Amino acid sequence: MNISTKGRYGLRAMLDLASHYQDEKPVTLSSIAKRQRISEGYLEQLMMLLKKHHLVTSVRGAQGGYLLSRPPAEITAGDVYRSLEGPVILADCVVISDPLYGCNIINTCASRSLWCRLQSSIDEVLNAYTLADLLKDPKIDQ
Amino acid sequence: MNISTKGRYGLRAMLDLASHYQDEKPVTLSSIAKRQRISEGYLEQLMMLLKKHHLVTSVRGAQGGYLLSRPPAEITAGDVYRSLEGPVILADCVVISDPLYGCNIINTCASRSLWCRLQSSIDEVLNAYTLADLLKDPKIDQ
DNA sequence: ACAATGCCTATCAAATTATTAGGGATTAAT
DNA sequence: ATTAATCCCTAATAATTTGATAGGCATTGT
Repeated sequence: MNISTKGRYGLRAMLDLASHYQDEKPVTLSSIAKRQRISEGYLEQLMMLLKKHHLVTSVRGAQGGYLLSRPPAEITAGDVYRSLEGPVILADCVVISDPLYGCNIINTCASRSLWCRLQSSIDEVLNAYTLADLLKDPKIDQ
Repeated sequence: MNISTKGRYGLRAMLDLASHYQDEKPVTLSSIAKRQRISEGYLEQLMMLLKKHHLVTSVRGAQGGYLLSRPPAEITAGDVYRSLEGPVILADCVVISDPLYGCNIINTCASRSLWCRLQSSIDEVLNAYTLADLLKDPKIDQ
């Protein structure tokens, strides 16, 4: 279980945008990529996803770039995560309601209940923090 | 973020063993694989890992098989998970204490604090449930 | 006009995950 | 003692996912 670079890079990019939010000027892909040390081409694909999910807007042409589509306090880590990595699904059986799948296997339901609880807990944390929260959070060690 | 088959199959196998715990007879790999519909060869590798981490013991030779090494109430989902998938590490920067890594990148610390919190929350849930808990848990829908 | 930008798709490379294969070693039952 | 059932171990391979690169198009401020 780990967060792939999509989610990690994406959150960093969004925090970068959030930290420029008061400028009200578009931030270029290349400047984000440079600051965050992320491959520009790859980041571009992530930005497209974020745009598709209406978390950022873009301005084309010279002097263009990206902007958060809402204030940092109105975008949660969960919004970002799910835009890039899709919904948190720890095991297929959690979302497939057909009881013939999984639950007819002895004991599978017992594991399923764990994955369900874990999934809820993860969603709770992801939804609890906004970009604004994270930027002003006291940094924590370890 | 998803649980790979190692963790999922492994937990099922452990719950299978837990449900035979009172028999006090070794349970064969092939019977677990059959009940849980898991490739026998693959499950074997998982059992080796579980054994290495002292969650199961094995009896070789005919009539042999596997047994939980402790009562189901003394083995947590986290024990099983970590034996198979290693520690939960959502992002390298969470465990690398060198502040030159990651935190010198603007905003990275802000994301790090999220991954830290999320990781703690996951560990808490995984450590909160024992095999016995899961077996007697009321099944939950969706 | 042109340079700076975002938009989009396809492809490739690398890493990880899942599976299969095959030969050993041990032991209960006969 | 032989045999069948079982765990032990390693290597090889297949499949999938992830990360990155490439290249051309569209838009727009200067």
